Amino acid sequence: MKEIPKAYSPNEVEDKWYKYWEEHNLFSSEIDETKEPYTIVIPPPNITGMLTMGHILNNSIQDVYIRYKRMQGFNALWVPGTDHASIATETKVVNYLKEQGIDKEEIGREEFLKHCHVWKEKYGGIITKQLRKLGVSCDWKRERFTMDDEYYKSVIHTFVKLYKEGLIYRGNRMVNWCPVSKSAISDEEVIFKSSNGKLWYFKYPVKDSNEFVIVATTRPETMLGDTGVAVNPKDERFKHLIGKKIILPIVGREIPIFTDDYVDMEFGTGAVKITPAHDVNDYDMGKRHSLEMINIFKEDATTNKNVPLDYQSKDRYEVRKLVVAKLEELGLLEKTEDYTNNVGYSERGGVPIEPYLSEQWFMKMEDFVKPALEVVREGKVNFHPNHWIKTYEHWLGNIRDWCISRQLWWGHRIPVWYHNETNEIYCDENPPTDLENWTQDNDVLDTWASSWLWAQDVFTSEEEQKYYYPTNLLVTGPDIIFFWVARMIMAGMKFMNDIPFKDVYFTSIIRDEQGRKMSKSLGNSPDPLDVIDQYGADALRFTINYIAPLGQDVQFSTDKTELGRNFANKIWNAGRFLLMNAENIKIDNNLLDKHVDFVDEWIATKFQNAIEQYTTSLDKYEINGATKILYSYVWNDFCDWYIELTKDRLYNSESEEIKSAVLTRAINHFDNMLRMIHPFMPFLSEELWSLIAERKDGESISVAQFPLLDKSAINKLAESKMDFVQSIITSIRNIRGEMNIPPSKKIDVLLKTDTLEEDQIKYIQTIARINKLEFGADISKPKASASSVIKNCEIYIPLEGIIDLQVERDRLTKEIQRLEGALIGVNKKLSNERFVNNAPKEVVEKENAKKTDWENSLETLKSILDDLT
RNA sequence: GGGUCCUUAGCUCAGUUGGUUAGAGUGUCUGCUUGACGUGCAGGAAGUCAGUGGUUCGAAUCCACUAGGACCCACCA
Repeated sequence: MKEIPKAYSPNEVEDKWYKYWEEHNLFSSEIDETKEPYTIVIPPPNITGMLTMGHILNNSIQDVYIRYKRMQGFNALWVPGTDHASIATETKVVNYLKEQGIDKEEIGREEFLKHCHVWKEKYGGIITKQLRKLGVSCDWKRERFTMDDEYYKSVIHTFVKLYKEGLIYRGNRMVNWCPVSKSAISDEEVIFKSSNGKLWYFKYPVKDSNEFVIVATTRPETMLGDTGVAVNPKDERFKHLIGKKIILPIVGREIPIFTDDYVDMEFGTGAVKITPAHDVNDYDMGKRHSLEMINIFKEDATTNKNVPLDYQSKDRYEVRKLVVAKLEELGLLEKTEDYTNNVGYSERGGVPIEPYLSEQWFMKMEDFVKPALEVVREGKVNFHPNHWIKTYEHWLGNIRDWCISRQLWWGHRIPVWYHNETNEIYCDENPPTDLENWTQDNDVLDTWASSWLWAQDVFTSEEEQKYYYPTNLLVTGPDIIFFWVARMIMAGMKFMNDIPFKDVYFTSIIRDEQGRKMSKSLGNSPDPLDVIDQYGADALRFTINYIAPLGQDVQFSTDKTELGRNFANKIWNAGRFLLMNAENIKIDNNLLDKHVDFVDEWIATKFQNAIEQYTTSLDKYEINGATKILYSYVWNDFCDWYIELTKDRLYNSESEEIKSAVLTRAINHFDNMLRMIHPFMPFLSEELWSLIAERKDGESISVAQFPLLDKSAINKLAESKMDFVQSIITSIRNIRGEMNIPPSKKIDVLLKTDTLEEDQIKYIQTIARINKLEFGADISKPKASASSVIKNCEIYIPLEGIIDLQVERDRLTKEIQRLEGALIGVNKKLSNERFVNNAPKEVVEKENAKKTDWENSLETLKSILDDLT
């Protein structure tokens, strides 16, 4: 047999097994009516994307579930794919071309799209390749892209259907305009940032009067588009001016002074300049009062011909300076104040958005709201953690129509044609037959108006949709709850008449050690591939799940991965121990239930408990609970105790058959443990599983049966026998530690107890490294000894000549004090009549039992201490 | 302005229907070449469960308020 290295080295193991899994199609799924499907669709990453720590968390969670369910016998399917990410990709491609001196407008739509497709070919696969490194068990044969032919058709089909139902309409409305992308964006794509700006006070001259009306503004440049000044109808200060006109400075336009309830008398001067074409609230007021709407900007937010010549074709911030300077020159700048307000930025463009009046396509949201709310309220779709329901409800309750058109080229082009002469609108999946007389709408759809169909449209046939839909689990960050989660539910209810998924798991946000969000600009995000390279994919998967509780942000730093690395190494070495023994001891499955003792029964019991808790945790989406159960079973129960305790029988048994039985059983336990480990640590578990037995080609732990709960394996008696052994050993170790007796030195021990049996003694003797062990109810305390008292047992270690009496006295005193402190609490409770009368009987009994135990121990300890003094 | 979440050992966090002497990892201290593992083993020290008040026989856990922190929504020029 080949040499097994002392340390687990993940790198070659990972590559080997991922290849193996793919070659044997272990993750592919087809319709199989005899099996229940378990389906996850990947939240499609951008084709501009690189793997982030967020992806690691997100995808390892999904992989845990898909592997877990696959092993449980479900027909598990995880569909991977990517999103064309219209605006994000187009921005990148435009920039890339700009670097080469190519202008998007110059080369034209068709040529530009060619570049986009080249980009997609080049970068589209990067992230999915990186995901493989993490070990994700996706069915790669089903990989989808939101602009695949079939998907494209489906998106267009949906548009046409909704248009024909009257749910999609076109309108000239105020939208959030991104001057960088030169496109409208949705409300969700606007990020508000607090910014330190100024509040300028302008004096607007009243016509035919010497008076001025002072208005305050944060955006002086928009005054060039002012078409009114509004005051509150109750405001006495302005009563005499209502109905009069203002001569707008610089421009010279006459604009009315009018009243509107919207105006807050307390704020600023109580008079508001109104720019209906460049502010949402002004727009509403403009409509109410039939004000002129003067658009002063071009689509890149430079000024157009509607402003005086000197101010034309200039950037909005340049115009701001000019306007302020000019008004100051005219003596119309009253004052300037510092002012902090929130400015909406374009998520992709990174610049302040411009409220902009333009012709756009909208989707009516009203009809979508009710079913989407119902399924979540009724628990058909479950959110984890469920407090996100409130956020979801709030958004749905205040939803506005969705602007779905984008003035971009990369995306699903709106299937609408306008007649060149009559301007008639034609909307259909197929272009009009007399195409030469028509012109197609230039806009494409918002990315989310395609990805909201993801859960249904990744399945290309009706049979598949019928079988796999609805999917089971969606794992995603709460940041896209509106963009994607809510809209997928809407789409599901509308087009499939069913929910898109049953459970939604909202992941934590990964932060750095200082609690800051990980971001490219801060440079505080480690490259997950480096972490995988350094520690292994399993280590990273385990660690991130171990430290990421449901619904809480998590602070990550690379060195935390040592936790998972050490854990992987521990498992590796447990396997190594068994394999080394298997070189000398025969494995014989016929002996699986021969020569069983209480330790075997105990570990079987512990395993059942672990499996039960692990399963319950995963079923409740308490993933980090599952990792903790796994960790403590593997490390504390299996390695620290079980393996240690098998050594005696493995090395010292009188017959080879006993050795074989013990080792065979140990390997069997290990096999089961590996299955429990596998969803979290697929590579390591596969490697060890392949080593502990002969495996046929194509066999894999990833499709092996997940351990079933077997309550008959639970043995309470064995558990309590083991408990007793453990507490005696721990006590002896404790004494050794505090008395500084090195482990190499064997000691004599006396145990005063009447509940020990021969099979327990054997283990205590070897594990505690005991030379001579005496036990029984009639043991009497030796003269000079270190002592300890536990429930039903007094422990004496004779240390004549060696013992430091003062150390021993301190030890005993400390223990006595601890017990006395604990007893105070119990006595207080038990002497309280109301406790005895009101608390449940079991609780009172438990307290009584504690009291008796502690009092007995205390009494013994005190007499031992007295002997010493 | 409206809402959600958090505050437990030096650090990172468990503690899920109120009943343990409040746990783990890490760090720290002590000892250890124990026939898998020093990426390890054994042991020790370390906590006014943010504060105040309330409900209760009993509160880290439930309620109210206060303080500090994170986030979401809205957006008054």
